Amino acid sequence: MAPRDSKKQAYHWGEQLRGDLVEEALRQVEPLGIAGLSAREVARGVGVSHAAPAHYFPDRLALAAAVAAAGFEQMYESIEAAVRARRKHSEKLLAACLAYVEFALERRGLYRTMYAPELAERLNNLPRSRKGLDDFTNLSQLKAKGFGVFVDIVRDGQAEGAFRAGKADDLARAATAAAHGLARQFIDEGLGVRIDRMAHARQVMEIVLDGLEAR
Amino acid sequence: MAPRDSKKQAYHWGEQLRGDLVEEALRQVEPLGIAGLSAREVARGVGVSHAAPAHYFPDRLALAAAVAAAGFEQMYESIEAAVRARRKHSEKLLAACLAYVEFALERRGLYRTMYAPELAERLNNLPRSRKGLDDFTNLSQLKAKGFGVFVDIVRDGQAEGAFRAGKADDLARAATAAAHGLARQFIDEGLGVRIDRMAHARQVMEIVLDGLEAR
DNA sequence: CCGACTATCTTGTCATTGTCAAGATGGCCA
DNA sequence: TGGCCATCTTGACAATGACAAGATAGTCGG
Repeated sequence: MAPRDSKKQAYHWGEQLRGDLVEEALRQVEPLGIAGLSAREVARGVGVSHAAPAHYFPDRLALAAAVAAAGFEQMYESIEAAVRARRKHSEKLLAACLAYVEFALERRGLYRTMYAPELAERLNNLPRSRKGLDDFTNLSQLKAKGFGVFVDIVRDGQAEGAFRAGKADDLARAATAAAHGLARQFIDEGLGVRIDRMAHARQVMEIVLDGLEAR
Repeated sequence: MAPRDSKKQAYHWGEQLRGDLVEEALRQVEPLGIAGLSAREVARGVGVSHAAPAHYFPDRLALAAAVAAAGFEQMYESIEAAVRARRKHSEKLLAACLAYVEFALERRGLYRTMYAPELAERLNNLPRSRKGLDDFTNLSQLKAKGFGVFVDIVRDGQAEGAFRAGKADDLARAATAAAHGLARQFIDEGLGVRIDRMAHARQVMEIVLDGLEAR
């Protein structure tokens, strides 16, 4: 890859290296996800020594967590943008779900990293106050924030009678579960390589969201 | 682990080793999935040399594929049993989805292996007629067979007016996508570690399946 | 009954990786 | 000016997947 800077200053770039590492890692997770991520390879891509990443990420998993966090932010923005473009509540919800699926399709490696089992298992079993823990807690917050978008749409819609009664969390969960499952079936099973996947996603999501409508 | 046999015969067990390797691998994939699977460790667990698995599985991925296939068979049987225990079509579908989720919760490592990105990527890019390819084609068939259960329920239900009109594939896809997504949210995000997850799953799935009912 | 063949498993090796420990470098502050 | 320290490098180690070559035992043809 391109050397880090034309001036070839070897080190002492400060915190910028951290960002560069994440940026390079964002490339390497495509398409396989965390399994395709090698700390050494990332270092090589950025042009630093193999142990340089250790200063910012105690673990390979910590680097993956930072990548995942960046992914959640990007996905969040995509969804937010899609939602803002609609007026009716049901359309907002559908748009959010489809944006979710579309993101997964376009960046399946990143998407896989965001939901990597390794990260989940570590989150369940966090070492107390180990350095670099921020990346993981950050991750949890971003996930919650993302789900919050769906809950808000549902709550607003319920207030105006657009959606059926019931705990907003459950309705939102139904929507995100379907979107998540659909996305994963697309990318983790060969589902629909031939057909237009987004069209298929729309049909299926409409069926699911039908169950959320008021009647 | 327990030595392979009390007689300690070192090798020449024939095809039985293959089964033993898969059996041992089924243990090792818990809880992490394919990432926790080491061919060498499996060989060690069975009591053979580190290169012995190579005779049955050209790849580490081929071993994982065999594990995944075994997983799909187990899950298929769980679902089938749950479906047989119900009479109404809508109850059959709900039971199938819940059995799906429950399987994922109880064997999350195996479940993760079944849908591992590495397997998906290889399936998309199969080397032509390489030895050990059977494990992968087998996998595809098992997946299709599993989805077929859902499609059949939907089709039968539609025939008797229990479900709404529409392509049976799409309705079944909506159900499985929700179940799949719910399962993954449970195991890949800390979702619901405290609450009773199966109860939550039932509530959410009822919302989704409501959208499939005839009205 | 003997010798060769073959499937089956073993031993040895190599490149790669994650992680740790120790050393070098250059800016910053007393 | 001189020392301190964050930052990066070099070096090392164990583990892994993959490959090559060798050993072992059952079998089969003569």
